[in-house]
Amino acid sequence: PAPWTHENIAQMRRQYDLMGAMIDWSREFATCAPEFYRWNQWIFLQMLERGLAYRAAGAVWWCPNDQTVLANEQVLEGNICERCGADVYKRDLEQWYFRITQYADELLDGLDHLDWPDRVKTMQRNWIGRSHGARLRFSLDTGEALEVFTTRPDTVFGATFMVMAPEHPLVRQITTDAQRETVEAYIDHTRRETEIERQSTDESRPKTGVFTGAYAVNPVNDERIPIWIADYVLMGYGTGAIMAVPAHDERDFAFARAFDLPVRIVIQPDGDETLDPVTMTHAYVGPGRMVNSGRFDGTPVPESISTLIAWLDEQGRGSAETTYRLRDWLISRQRYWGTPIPVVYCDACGLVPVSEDQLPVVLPLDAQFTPTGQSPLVSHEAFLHTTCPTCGGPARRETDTMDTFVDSSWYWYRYTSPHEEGAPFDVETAKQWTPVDLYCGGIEHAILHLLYARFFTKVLRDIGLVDHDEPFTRLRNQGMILSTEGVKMSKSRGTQIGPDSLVEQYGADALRLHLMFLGPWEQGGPWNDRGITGMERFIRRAFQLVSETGTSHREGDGDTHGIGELRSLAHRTIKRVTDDLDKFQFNTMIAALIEFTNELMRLKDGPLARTTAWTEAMETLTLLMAPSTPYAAEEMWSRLGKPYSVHQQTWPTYIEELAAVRTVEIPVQVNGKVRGKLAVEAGAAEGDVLALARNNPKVVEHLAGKTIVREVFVPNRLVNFVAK
RNA sequence: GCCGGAGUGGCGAAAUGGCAGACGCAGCGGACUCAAAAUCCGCCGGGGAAACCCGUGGGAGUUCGAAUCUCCCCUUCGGCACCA
Repeated sequence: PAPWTHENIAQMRRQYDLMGAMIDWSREFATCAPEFYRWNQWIFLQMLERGLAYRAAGAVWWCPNDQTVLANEQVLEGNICERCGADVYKRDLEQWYFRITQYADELLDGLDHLDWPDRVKTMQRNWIGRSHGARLRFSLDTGEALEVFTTRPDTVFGATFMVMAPEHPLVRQITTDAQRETVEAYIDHTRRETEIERQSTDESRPKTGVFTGAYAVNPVNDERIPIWIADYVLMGYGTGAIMAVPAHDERDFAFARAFDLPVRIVIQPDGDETLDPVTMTHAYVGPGRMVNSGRFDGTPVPESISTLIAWLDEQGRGSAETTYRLRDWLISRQRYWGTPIPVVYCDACGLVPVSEDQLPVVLPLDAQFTPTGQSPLVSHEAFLHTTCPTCGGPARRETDTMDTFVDSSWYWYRYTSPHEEGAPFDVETAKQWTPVDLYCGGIEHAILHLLYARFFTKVLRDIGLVDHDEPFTRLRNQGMILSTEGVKMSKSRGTQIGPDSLVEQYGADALRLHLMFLGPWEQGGPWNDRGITGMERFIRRAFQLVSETGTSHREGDGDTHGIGELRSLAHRTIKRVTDDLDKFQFNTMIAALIEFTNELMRLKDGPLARTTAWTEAMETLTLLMAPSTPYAAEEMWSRLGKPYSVHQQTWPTYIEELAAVRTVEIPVQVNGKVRGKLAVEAGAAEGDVLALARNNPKVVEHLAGKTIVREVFVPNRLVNFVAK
C-alpha cells in the first residue's frame, strides 16, 4: 500500500496543477505518514483518558469480504459494506469505540445554526434520531422490573400486552416451563435470520412472535398483561422492550390482530368519528381526548404527553427520558493499512496505554496484509511483541488499526500548521484560520465524514485545542459528474474519464468552463463533451478582443454615443458575476461573461473602442474571467500590461480591483409591497422608491399620484420607474 | 409507508410573482472559399398568410398578472424505514 499510495498522491498533485488549481502545496501532508498519524494516536490517548474511547463487547457488523468489522454508518441500505458492496452481518466481538453518543444532543442542536444544505441536516437529524418520552417500570412476578421506553406515555392505559426483543437478557429468566421450548425455538429462528440476511425489515413484513407465559403489571392500573417476544422489537433501541398499545400504534395493532390480542381505545378523536376496537383496521395516532384512563379522561392529546410524564415522575412510576438512534462509533478495523491503536496488553498489568513520549507507534511497512479474518499485524512478530510501559515485562501490542475516517476527522486543523512537531497543530494559528468558512464535498459525506468531523471538533474543544463548536460554517455539495451512460465513473467498468486526455484535447480553461457550464454546480449529471466547442469559441473571442483592442489609442470618453450603456453593462456584469460566484451559480456566471463578450465584440470596431471606458471594460472582462479561465486570463492580463502567474501562490490583484466597483441596491416596491432589492448603477439614491412595471394599466395606475423621478435602464426592456 | 428535491424547446439549461426559453450545443439559411474546415451575419417552442392563438407533468385555486405561491393528483430521483 505504501508505494501505491505515494504514486497516487503524485499523480493527483500533477492533475490538480494541470487543471490550473491554485493550491498552496507547501501545506501538503499525507495522513498515512507517521508525522500525521502519531497525532491520531495522541488524540486517541486523550480520549481514552477522558472515557471517550473505550473497549467493549457486543454485536458488531462484519464484512466477510474485507474480513473486518465496520461502523454502523458504514453499513448501507440492505446491509451492504460501504467500501466493497459485500453483504455484511453481525458478530459478537470485543472492539474499540468512540463515545460519540455523549455529544448526541449537541450534534443535533448544533445543526440549527449551520449554513448547510437542508438535505444534509435532515439526514444527520434522522441518523441521530432523538426521541423524547418516558421510561416506565412494569413489575414482574419475580419481583424484578421490566423497563420500557415510550414516546406516548399518555396511551399507557391502553397497554394490553408487552413485547421484548428476543435477545433481551431477561427473556430466559421469565419464560415459564410450559413455553420454554417454543421460546427457545423462536430465539434460535430470529438469530439465524439476523446472521444470514435480515433484508426486508419494512413494516409490511408479517409480524411474528411467541408468548413467554409470563405477565407484567401495568404501573398505572395494576392490570396483569401477557409478555411476548417478537423480532419487531429491537434490542438496540430504547430498553429492548415495549408496552404494546395496539389501538394507537400501527405495529402493535398489526401484532394484536395477528395473534388475536385485545385492543383498547384510550384516545378518541375530536368530532363525530368514534373508534371501535372491533371494526377498526388501523391504529389511531392522531389528536383527540383521553378516554378509559381514569382521572385523565378528557385530557386533550397531544398535550397529554407532558401531563402524563409529569404525573408518572411525581408518583415514582416512571420518568422523562430521551433516547437516540445514534450508536457509539466503532473504530477498530482488522485491516493492515491504518493508524495502529496505541495500547498494549500485558499479562500482569492488563490493558496499558502507550505513553505519549513513545508515540508514534509506527506501522511496519513489511507486513503480510492479505485478509485472514485476523488483523494482519498479528503475524508481524517484530511489531506484536513489546514491553509493558508500566512493569517492563513482556506485552503484546494491539493489532487492530483505526478506521480511516479518524484521519479525515481533524485534518483541516493540521493544514493551518502542517509541520508542527510538538502538537497536532498550533493552537494559536488554528484559531486564526478555523472554523472553515466554506466546505465543499459530495453528498456521500452527509453522515459519515461530516458527523465524525463535528464530533472531533467538539472533543478537541473540550481538550482545549480549538475555541469553536462546529468545524464547517458553510457547506455546499457539488453534484457528481457521471459517465456518459449516466452511472458513476468507475475505473473497473471503464467508465472513467481522466483530466489528462481532456486537457490535452481542449485545454484546461475550456474544460473548466465546460464543467461549470454543463448545468447547476449542485446538480451534476452525465458527462458530455458536445458543448465544449462553445467554450473554446468564447475564450478565443475574449482573447481576440483584448489583444486587438486592449492597448489601442485612447481619446478619453468625451460625449461618445453609448458610453453610459457601456459603463452600465460592465457594472451589471460585475454584479452578476459577483452574485453568481457567491451563490455557486457558475453556469449563469459564465453566461454573463459570454453576453458581455458578445456585446463588446459588436462594439469593437466603433468609436467606443477608443475610449477610456473601453480599457476599463477590457480589464473588467479579464478580471472576471480569472477564476474560471486562469490560463487565458493570465495571457489577457499580460496583454494589458499587468502580468501574473497562475501557479504563483498569491491570488492576483483582481480581488481588490473588483471590490472597487460597486452598485447601489435600492428597495423595489410593487403595489406598495417591498419586493426585494434591485441593483442599479450609481445614480438612484437610497430611499428612492423603485416601482417595477410592465405596460400594465393597473400597475401604472398605482404610480399615478407619484412623481416619476427618472426611468432606469435595465437590460430586459421592462418599463421601470423611480418614483417618490 | 414517512421526509425532502425535481418535472420547462431536438439537447444542457435560464427566468425577485411581471415579454417563458437568457447563455451554450445541435440544426437551417447566407457571406467568405475552386472546395471543405474555421470564421462572420441571420433564423431557430408549436399553429397560422397575417393580426393573433396555444404553450413550463395533469387538475383546481389565489392574483391585474403564476414556470414561480396554495391545494389535490401523476411521474421521477434521493434519504429514512418495525426506532416504540
